[in-house]
Amino acid sequence: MQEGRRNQLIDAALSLFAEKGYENATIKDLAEACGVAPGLVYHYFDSKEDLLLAVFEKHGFVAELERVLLPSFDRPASEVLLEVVQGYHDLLVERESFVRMIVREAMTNPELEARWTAMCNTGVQTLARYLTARVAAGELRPHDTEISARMLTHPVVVMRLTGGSGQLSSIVSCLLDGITNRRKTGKD
Amino acid sequence: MQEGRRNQLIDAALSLFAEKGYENATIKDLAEACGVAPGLVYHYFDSKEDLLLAVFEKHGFVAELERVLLPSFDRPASEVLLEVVQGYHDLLVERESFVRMIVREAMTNPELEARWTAMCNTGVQTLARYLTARVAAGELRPHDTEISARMLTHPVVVMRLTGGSGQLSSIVSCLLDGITNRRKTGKD
Amino acid sequence: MQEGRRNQLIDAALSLFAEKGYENATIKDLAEACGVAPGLVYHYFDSKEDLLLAVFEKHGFVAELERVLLPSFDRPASEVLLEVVQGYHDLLVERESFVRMIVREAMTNPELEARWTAMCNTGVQTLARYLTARVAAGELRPHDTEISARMLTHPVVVMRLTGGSGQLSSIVSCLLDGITNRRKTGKD
Amino acid sequence: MQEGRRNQLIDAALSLFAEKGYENATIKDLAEACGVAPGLVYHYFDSKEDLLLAVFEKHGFVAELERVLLPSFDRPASEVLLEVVQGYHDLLVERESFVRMIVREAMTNPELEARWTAMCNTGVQTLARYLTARVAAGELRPHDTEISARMLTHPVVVMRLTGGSGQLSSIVSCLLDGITNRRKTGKD
DNA sequence: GATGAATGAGCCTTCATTCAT
DNA sequence: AATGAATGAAGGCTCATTCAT
Repeated sequence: MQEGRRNQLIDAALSLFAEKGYENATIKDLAEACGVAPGLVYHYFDSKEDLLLAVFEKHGFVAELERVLLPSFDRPASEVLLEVVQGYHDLLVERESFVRMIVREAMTNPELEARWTAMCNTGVQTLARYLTARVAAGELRPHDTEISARMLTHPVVVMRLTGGSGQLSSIVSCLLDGITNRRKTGKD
Repeated sequence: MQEGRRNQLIDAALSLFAEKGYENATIKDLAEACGVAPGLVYHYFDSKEDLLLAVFEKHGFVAELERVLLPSFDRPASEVLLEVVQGYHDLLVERESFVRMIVREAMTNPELEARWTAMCNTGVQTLARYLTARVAAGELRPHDTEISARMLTHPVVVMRLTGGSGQLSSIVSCLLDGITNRRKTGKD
Repeated sequence: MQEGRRNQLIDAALSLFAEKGYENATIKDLAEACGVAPGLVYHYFDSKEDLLLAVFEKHGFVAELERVLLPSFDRPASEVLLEVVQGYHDLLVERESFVRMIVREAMTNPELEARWTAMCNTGVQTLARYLTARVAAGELRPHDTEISARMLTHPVVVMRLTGGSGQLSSIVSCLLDGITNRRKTGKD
Repeated sequence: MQEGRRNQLIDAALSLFAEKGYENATIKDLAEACGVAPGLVYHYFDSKEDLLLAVFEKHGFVAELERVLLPSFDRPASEVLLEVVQGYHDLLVERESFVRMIVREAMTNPELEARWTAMCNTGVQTLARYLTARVAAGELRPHDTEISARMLTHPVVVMRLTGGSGQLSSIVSCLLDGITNRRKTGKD
């Protein structure tokens, strides 16, 4: 089994699946993209579905996600959160094909739905753990840290997926400081 | 043209598309679900793609979205935001099939991607307009209101789509008050 | 469901399967033989295997076999056996395609093997029952009637299948009278 | 050219062909069964069909058949026929795989049909020659000896192939003595 | 001798779509 | 409006075969 060829097929498959969707991408497409005969694909994978799973094996990034979302507990949120959100954002950009693919296929493929759900929740809980540590440290007030983790990360994904734009630093400052006006004004 | 039959087909199509995905749902599936012959579908729609568009025509909910996300400008955010988030959440629940379908198909169908992007951004901007009004009213501090609108809405969608759970009220309170601890503690 | 078209497909399938063997006969072959598009076959049958079963449903001939092999018990074997063997022979000729097909496929398809085994044994036992009656009637001597039934029928099948030739009447007379020389000769 | 490897391939091919049928057995199956790479098969055989022929070359048993079916002319049939039938039966049991394979493939492969026809007829004629000798010797009455040869052998094959059972000795006694009742009874 | 990656034709099957009734 | 037989273009997959190593 030549790993090189196998990897080439997996990577090309990811591109195709992300671009056209799993069922619209044909084995022939894939073969052409790799400059090989269609039959060869079945030398490396049992089936198209098996290939899809192989794509996940190779391009899944739960580990990276956890690394990015888990700063050391003793660094202050005010300093670290922007790094985290930025890192999360960069990871999504780097893995955009994969993300678009999994978001799509998870909607109808139960196995993939489970994976993508797990990935999302793992990310949230990892970050929440850090935030909880900062609550304990007295930097942050006691609150639902899973929710604040979601408020930091979910807007980033949706923005990537819908072409929306916004400053990541604003996310952090809104969350840290809130949006309520605490200064006295003449109006109210 | 029997409107009833047409509507029946569209609704059944939505269910099917949401459950199995557009490509995996067949015209025969649809016909069976409606108890009619496959050929009949083509009396009401030019093609399968045309049917997909008809589903959007009937089940798109930009209007509802705007209604839910636009409270009257003179009501305070502290009072209104939970209603808004809850209303948004309920709308997503009610339209879950549609949402799952569009999220999926938008990943690969440019026309649908445009619609879903527009829908998301419309929602965000609608809510942002209200928030901006509250900044002007002095209730909220000056900030990037589009971002805060995203922080209110995006976590809700992602939670629905990934089976995550969390209190909606926590979203509102985190955003309004921030998560920074402002009380003096022994530690800091 | 147009029975006519269905029957046409089944009959053509029988010819093809008998001539080329089940796996060498293609759906395209079949469609061409019937002057229709390949896809149409699947309007009438779930799969190629389903079609094979339908061929059995329509062309199996256990009933005819039993009719041919069961004369009335009171007619003497000396009179009736030639009719039986001839009738059996004629039935095989008439159903040659089916027989060749089942003989072939039974070798590897367990379900078909069961059917063909049952068919063969049913035939043997039916004829044996008649012979037993003739033993009881005193016309035939007590003996293993299942074996004599086999000696009457099996040579006929094998001859058909291997292009061998021989007088059917000889089979009957050999069996009835034996081949031992009972006259005195000078030699022995 | 390693004869050992070649023989191993042929024997494994016979098993596979008998079990699954020629078309359903793949070269890969064969290679796996022998623990070698698929390509190696083509060092020993030009093609799959060539391999099939090689199986015949090695496993055909016309010689054995003739040996079994040709007793010395001066031994009496009454003594020898049971040996012959039993020997024929044992040969079929020993070569069951081959028999099942050839029966199957002969139905559709003209070349194999010729071989199997020839084999059957050779057997019949060999035995018939002996029987004719016994007629000349006065032990047996003049009759169609080819038919009696068939009546001795064909039931045995069919029984093997259809899971039927019966005493071989009954075959011999039915044929030698006939089944007609020659004793006086009250009835007749 | 031996490997196994690579080929490519062809198979079964699916499915959007058409159309005569 | 409604049917469902019929089409035909792919699509996933298999497999005998080749060939560079």
